[in-house]
Amino acid sequence: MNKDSLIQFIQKILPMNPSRAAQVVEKFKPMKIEKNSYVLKAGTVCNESHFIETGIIRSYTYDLDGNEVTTAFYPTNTYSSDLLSFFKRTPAKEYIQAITDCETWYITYEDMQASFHAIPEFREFGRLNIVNQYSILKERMLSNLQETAEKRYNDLIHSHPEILQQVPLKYIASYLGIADTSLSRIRKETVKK
Amino acid sequence: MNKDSLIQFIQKILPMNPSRAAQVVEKFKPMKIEKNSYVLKAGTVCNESHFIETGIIRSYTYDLDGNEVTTAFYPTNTYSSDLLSFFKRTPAKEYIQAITDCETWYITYEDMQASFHAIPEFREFGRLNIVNQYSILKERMLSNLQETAEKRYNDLIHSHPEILQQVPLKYIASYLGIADTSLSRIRKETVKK
DNA sequence: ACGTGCACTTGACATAGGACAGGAAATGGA
DNA sequence: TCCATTTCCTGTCCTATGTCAAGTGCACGT
Repeated sequence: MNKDSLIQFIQKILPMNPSRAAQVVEKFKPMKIEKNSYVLKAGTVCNESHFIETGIIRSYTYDLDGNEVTTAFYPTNTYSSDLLSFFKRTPAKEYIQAITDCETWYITYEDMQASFHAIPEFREFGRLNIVNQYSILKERMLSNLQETAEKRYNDLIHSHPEILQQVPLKYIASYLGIADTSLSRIRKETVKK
Repeated sequence: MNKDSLIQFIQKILPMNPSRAAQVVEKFKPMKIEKNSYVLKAGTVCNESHFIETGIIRSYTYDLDGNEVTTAFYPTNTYSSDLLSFFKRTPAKEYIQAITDCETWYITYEDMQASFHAIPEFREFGRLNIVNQYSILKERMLSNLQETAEKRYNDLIHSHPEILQQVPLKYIASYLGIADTSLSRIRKETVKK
């Protein structure tokens, strides 16, 4: 396991010369995470930020009635952490859990701050990365308003077919904001068409 | 009208020495915005980022059924723009509209990029500002899941009483994700208590 | 290969919340 | 000042979704 895909991910967000990139990824360390185990638990402060080399991770929390609600999926080659808790140093309100066995590259808050300080390119990467995360969140908020659950389901499995393969439908349903029975009915309708 | 409150806002997010702060705010220009007029219309690219000196601004879009949905309120002393459109240079999906007469300090995308390049402190301010915006969005998403409309209504008017004074209830209702008739019923219940 | 437990589907039923419409009160323009 | 418009409240009705429960099929461990 080497850092190539992490370097590619960073280069895609902010192109830089290879030696700089090597410097940026220097503090990232490998981690193996077993299926169903936790990267972060609600109530604790998120202290690591993970780039997912293989596997799928999700974050979830509980709604008013105590139902589990999946707030995000993090497939392979994405960046996963509770940014709110990580940067604000406040207790997380979400759980982050591996859906499959995962391998990640992670960096601690302290190392990230040090690297922010030492490497201007890392700072700029950090800024662009947050803009991206903000965009994803905002797009999701808007699509929740502006698209039907059916369209959002189709968009999701189109853009990330691996999620459909590896994630229980109940997680997908709660991510879409509907009951698993409703998703079941949507799938039934979709097959008809 | 001087830039004191803008400088205070910036100093609060990232303290810096006064001459630096002066440099940071240099490119901000004043604008007066009439009640009900638009700062940004959906379909166009957001090219200005506003700090609100006086007045209240809101952003809104339309849901599936064509209903107006208020996506955010920007009271006095906050920072308002469609960050998604502004940074990604994509057409906005939202309208940004003055609820009252407003005075703002704004900076264009080009000037901001130039200042990002020239002033390291501005870059860092930009990064912290996005973290804040991300946090606000995420907190809002979570409170939509985890709190009743009644609690969210009370939280809103507690933290920003001026909104209740100056904003039509129907905007507040759509911001809370409920019909204006439902908000009316909530208010009725609240009075009883 | 047997049993236990998930994952998923489906039907019957209940209900929270929205749509709609009517009316009172407040606001604003001429 | 008066009329038009908008805001807000409230009653009735209705429907989209969720809840619950039952049943099938599959995967996994022993």
